[in-house]
Amino acid sequence: MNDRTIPSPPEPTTLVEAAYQRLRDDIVEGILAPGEKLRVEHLKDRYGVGAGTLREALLRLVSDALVLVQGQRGFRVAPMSLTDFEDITRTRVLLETEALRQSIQAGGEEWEAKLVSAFHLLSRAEDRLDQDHAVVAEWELRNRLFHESLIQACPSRWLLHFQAILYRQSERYRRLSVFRRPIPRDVHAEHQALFEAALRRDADAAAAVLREHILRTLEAVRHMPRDFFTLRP
Amino acid sequence: MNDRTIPSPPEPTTLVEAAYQRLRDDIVEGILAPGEKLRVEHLKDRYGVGAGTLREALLRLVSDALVLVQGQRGFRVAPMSLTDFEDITRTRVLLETEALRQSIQAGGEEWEAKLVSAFHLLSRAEDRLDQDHAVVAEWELRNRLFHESLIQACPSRWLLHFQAILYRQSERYRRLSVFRRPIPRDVHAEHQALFEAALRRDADAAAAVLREHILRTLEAVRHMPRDFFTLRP
DNA sequence: GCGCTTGCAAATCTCGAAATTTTGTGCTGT
DNA sequence: ACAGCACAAAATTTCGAGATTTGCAAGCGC
Repeated sequence: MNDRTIPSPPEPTTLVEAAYQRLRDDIVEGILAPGEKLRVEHLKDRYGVGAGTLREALLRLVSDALVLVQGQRGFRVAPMSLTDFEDITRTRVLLETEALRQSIQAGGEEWEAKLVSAFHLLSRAEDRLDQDHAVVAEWELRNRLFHESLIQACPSRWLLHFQAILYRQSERYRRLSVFRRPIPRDVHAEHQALFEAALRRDADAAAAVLREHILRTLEAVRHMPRDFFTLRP
Repeated sequence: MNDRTIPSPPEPTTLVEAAYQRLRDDIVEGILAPGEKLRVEHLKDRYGVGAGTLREALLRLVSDALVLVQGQRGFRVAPMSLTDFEDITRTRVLLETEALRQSIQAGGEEWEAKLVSAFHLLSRAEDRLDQDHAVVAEWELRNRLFHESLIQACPSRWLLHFQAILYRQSERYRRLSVFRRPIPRDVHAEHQALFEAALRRDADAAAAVLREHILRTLEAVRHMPRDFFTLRP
């Protein structure tokens, strides 16, 4: 949990941390499928660590609610469902609009500068989205950094902590919907409206745009087929 | 993380779970002081488990934000401060009033019955608070169950999950202020007003009472001496 | 006196063996 | 066909030894 800074992805100092990061990516990307049993005895070879080390990495993923643990029955990838995504989305709206309001209120020129920069990088990645599907990871990273920079100046570490958890949760759903375009959507225009409202310090407008933006992803996911959440990518 | 049910404290099925519960209690009660280094090599004897098992228990406490972990430097009890308690409180107000609104909207007669029961038990414990300081643990448990029953029917598992984390966090502060009475306060009357507003399904009133109730604890803690957060009980 | 280096004790991290629990399969009885 | 039981295989949990890292004190040089 960060104090008030945006985490650059730190180089892992321990094998646990390295395995944790790899596991997290594999879960978010769906390589480890929702609901899948995580057999320590098998996975330790895949991630190149001992059983105890892998257990520790999995326990750290429990913090992120990406993994469920049950005594004597081991670990399992947290399931995905439309119902859960609705909950994630609504809770995220509640938290993130509040964090955004606080950030707009507290943020100075340094916050603006980082926001401008993050928006610029995101725009560049969005230019490329139509041309090359291989850049989804880059877009996702810049999308995250953009949203993080919006709320970066929020003084509440708890809001930021919970938002980060929910953001990661929603990433699993977003990764699977961003290309399929189930509903007409100009994601870039949404980001731009959000950016401009924030930059002109209009907290009400920014919160409203953010709310619509987040809900629109929910709407997109609602149009995905029912087995969407259980298939591997 | 619970799905939608209130956890009865489950009997531990593993040594990790047992150590986790004991460690959590010791942290919340201040026996393990805020900021204190948690030396695995020492504590494993105290809790009667091996080093690896204790590490796992500590990692589970990281989920609760009661313990901080840093690679190669081990574990530390999360610090307490007035600033953090303010953040906890404000975030809790945001989340818990929303959870209460949803609970009031969704709750049926079963929810009412449990609420009535929880309020009754809490009232009994509050009768005893003036007579016997040894019952703070009982009061704290019933206080928690009362607050949990208020929001029990909220359909959002994420709101409930985050509220539970924040509730546990605030317990550390509340345990240290409930007897000292730094400000005049009738806690029982506050609980009663909350109970009655909820029971008559007045979501706006209930949310307002809850907000004031939570903020009043913050006000109490504000009046504690500055070294309040670092001394053992 | 201060900063840097070195060495050692203490602590942390990791691994894999052993103990324990769960799961799956086959057999028997109703 | 279904339920219960026994047993073996698979998986989980735990422990402690060994490898690695960190923290601290002492010594040295400026």
